[in-house]
Amino acid sequence: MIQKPATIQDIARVAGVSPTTVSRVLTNPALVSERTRQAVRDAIQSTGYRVNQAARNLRLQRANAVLVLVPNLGKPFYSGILAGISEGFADTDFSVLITDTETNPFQDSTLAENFLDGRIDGAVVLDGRLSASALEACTAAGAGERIVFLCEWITGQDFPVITSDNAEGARLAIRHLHALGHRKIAHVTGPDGNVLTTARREAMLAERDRLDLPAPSEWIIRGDFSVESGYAAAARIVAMDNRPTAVFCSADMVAFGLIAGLTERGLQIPEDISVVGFDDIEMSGYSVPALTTIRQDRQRMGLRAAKVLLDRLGQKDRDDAAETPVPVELIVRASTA
Amino acid sequence: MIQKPATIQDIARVAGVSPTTVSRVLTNPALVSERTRQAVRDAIQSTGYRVNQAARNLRLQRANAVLVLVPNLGKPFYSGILAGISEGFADTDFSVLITDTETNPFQDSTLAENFLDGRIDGAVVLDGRLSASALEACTAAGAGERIVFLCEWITGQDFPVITSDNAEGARLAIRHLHALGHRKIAHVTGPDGNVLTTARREAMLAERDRLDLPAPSEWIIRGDFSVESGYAAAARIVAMDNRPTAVFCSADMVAFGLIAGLTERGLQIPEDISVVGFDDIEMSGYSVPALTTIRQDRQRMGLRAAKVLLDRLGQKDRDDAAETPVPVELIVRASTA
DNA sequence: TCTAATCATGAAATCGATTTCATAATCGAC
DNA sequence: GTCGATTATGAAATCGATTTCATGATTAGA
Repeated sequence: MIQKPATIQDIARVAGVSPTTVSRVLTNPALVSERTRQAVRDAIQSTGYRVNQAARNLRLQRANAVLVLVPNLGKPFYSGILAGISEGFADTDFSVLITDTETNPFQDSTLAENFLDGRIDGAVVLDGRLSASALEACTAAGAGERIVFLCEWITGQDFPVITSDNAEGARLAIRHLHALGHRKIAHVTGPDGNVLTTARREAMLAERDRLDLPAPSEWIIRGDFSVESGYAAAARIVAMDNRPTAVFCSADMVAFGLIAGLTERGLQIPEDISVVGFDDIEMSGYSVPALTTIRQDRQRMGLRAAKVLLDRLGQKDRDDAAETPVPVELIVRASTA
Repeated sequence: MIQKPATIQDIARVAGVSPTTVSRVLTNPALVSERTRQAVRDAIQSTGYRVNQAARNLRLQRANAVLVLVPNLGKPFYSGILAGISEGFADTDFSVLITDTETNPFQDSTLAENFLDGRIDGAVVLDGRLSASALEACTAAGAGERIVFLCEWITGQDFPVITSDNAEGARLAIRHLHALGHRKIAHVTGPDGNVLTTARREAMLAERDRLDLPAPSEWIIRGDFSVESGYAAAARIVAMDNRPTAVFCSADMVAFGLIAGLTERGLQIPEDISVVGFDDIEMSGYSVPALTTIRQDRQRMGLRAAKVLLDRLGQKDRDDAAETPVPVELIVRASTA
């Protein structure tokens, strides 16, 4: 037989005090005398009492939950980030909700509605495609201060952003290839309009210029961070008259696709073409050949986003490091020579 | 200036009815006359009213949320599953919480506590390592009916389980290799004690026996579903006097590690050794060589788990297909010959 | 010893929805 | 035209916690 869980009134009765006092023991023990405090604690122990979150949340006018908006949960890139975010919220009593923004019923208004419904207190947004009006709706709902962006962001908005040093990553990649003797360097970009695409592409172009390297426009191949787009890029590259000797990819998945495509067409990596990725996902050390790439510390980024949001929610001390980009690192493996 | 969100009382006032009536329009419109219903709806429209979830949950004694317990969010294998689960809950008003069971503060008691705290109404468990006592605690909390297992399960417990046809997958792999002419087939297992490890290993052994193939014990190599364990297995295999000509891996990640290790040691895949994986994660079509593997329909499994749980939570009609294993499929690519 | 400040506690209001119970109005049947 | 059934609605209780305000008990200070 399942009995109803104990309430604060039950504890009060057992301990011989008022519900008020029990509540105080729970939230501000200093207000209660040593003796009663112990009596209440004993009662809680013996009944296995646990505070009802819905009741507390109603009274406190909060949700005790945060939402993470992920563009595509299916991408391995995000798993480390989610792990970091989870870790960041692990020792708070916040629940972490995760939603895929590509999933069918995700509307533009979903985020604001979650705030309005009192389902969430804050949000970590990993999707830079969120519309301005969706964000405005959040601000109107009084949630403007409780949103942080992670990885991607939206230009022109000043929400806190936790992101890697994308430009530096691109520069590291180009410099590495240059140091290996490469002069003909191509780039497979991310999707059009994406802020990461822009950051990486522009830094790559600037660095290539700085080194006085050739820059035919066909060497900038449009991709979309997917393995398929890398595979497609391989066909384009093989067909070029003036073929690059190295390719910097905007994501590891792109690099894998590219390598698969080039290999299928009889090219050797790195003998014929060197390939550099971006992200350093778990797989990258074990592809064939192992992938040279720019490591993003995804766990750390997730963790930091969590901290910044907690800070905004009034749970932590100000973390002023928020706006500094997270350093990236060049990982040299076998796909470049 | 941010104004307080409208409450049901506000709507009542605007529409000139009682809060009772407003509530009825929200939850059981048939009880209200056409005229008042419209008046209330207008009032809701004009104020932008949204029901406060905490209040509703408190009154209804539920949480409107489910928890997904993932062994390791960092593994790409899980992302498709999570996407499926999300999709399954997308058109309900349940929130989906996701927790990594490997994250530090995840205690054995966490699941039961979440039920007890009224944070969740149900759970999808992807981790077969959950202790019996943890599960007992859930049953004691009256939550026994609201837990479903996905992918992994716990032998001896009779919670609903959504899982692939692991045994069939193993048989398909062995038969495929046999049909290609292989007679010396090795296996890299999952972690000891894992139900999937057992299911796949036993079916593999049985099928190999059935085909009268040799079965030296060193051809069963202990792994743990990780890319590292596949890499380590490569060293063992290369060192064998009686080397197998084909390896069936318990997971794609293992296969990637194995291929990387074998390739590094100068072996050609599939010329020298054929490799079959298990899972068919996104990457598998684009590895070098592209991986022959057993596809698990991960999205579908997640979706089905969601449906079964919703059913148990009284939201859907009984889904009797629950207990049938989800079919698997052999995907032949370039890593076998 | 008396007053003022401090401490410990409880009664009752509150958060915002749902639901039970009661009542008034309308309908249908004979 | 009357009576029971049905329909439409509202007052008030309820879910379980927190908090304000008030009160009695101590303690400290003069």
